[in-house]
Amino acid sequence: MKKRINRVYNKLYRSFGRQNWWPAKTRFEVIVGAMLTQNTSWSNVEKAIHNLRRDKLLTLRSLSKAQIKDIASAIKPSGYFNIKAKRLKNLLNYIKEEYNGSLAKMASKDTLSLREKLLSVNGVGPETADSILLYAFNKPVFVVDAYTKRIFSRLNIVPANATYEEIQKIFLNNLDKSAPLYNEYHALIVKLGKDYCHKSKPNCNQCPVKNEHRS
DNA sequence: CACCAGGCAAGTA
DNA sequence: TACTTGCATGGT
Repeated sequence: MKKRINRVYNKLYRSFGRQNWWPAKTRFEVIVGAMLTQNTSWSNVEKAIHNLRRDKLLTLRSLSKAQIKDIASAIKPSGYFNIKAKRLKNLLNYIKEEYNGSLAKMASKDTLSLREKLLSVNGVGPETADSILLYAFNKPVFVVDAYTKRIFSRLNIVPANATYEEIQKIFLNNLDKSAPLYNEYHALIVKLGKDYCHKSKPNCNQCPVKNEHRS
C-alpha cells in the first residue's frame, strides 16, 4: 500500500511536473478561491476573482464590509453566487470573531483546533477546510476531492464507499508528514482528473497510471 | 442538446 | 444512518 501510493505520486510527478499550487497571490485569495471553487471549474473562479479585484473587494477588510448583494454580483461567474456570498460572509465573520480579523493570528493556531473550528462554519466542509489549512496556512493536511476518490478507488487503493476521513487517513498513514508533498500530490491528482479521469471515462485508458489498475 | 466542474447543507425516510 | 435535492454559471 505504502509503495503503491508513493509510486503513483512519482509517476504523476514525472508525467506532469511541478504544479505550483495554489494559483493565487495572497493567503486571503487562497481562502476566497477555496470557497468559490466548490463544485465549480477553476476558470469560472478566476473570472469571479477578477471581478472582486476590479471592485476592490479582494482584501479581508473590504470584503468583510461589503454587502452580500455586492459580493454575489461580483462572483456571479463562479456559480451558486447567492449561497457562496453568504458562505464567504460566514467565514469572514468567524475570522473576525475568533481571530480579530487577523490571518497571522489564525496561522499561529494548531492544525486540529483550526480544522474543527473551520468545519463549524456553515459553508465550510472538509475539502474547503483542508484546502485552506494546506494552501493558505501551509499545514500538513491531505486534501481529498472527487478526483481523489474516483481515481484511487479505481486503482483499488481506497474502498469505493470510503468516507472523506477514511480516504484522508490512508494518505496520511502512507506518506511522509510533509505539507509540500501533500500540496504537490493533491495538485497532481487534480491535473490527472481534469485531463483523463472524467466521470464519463471510467477506464482512464490513456492515463499515466493506467498500469497501476488492478482487476 | 447533454454533461460536467478542485462541495456543502438541508430535507426525507 | 443513508440517500436525495437545491444551488447556477460557463466550457466542451
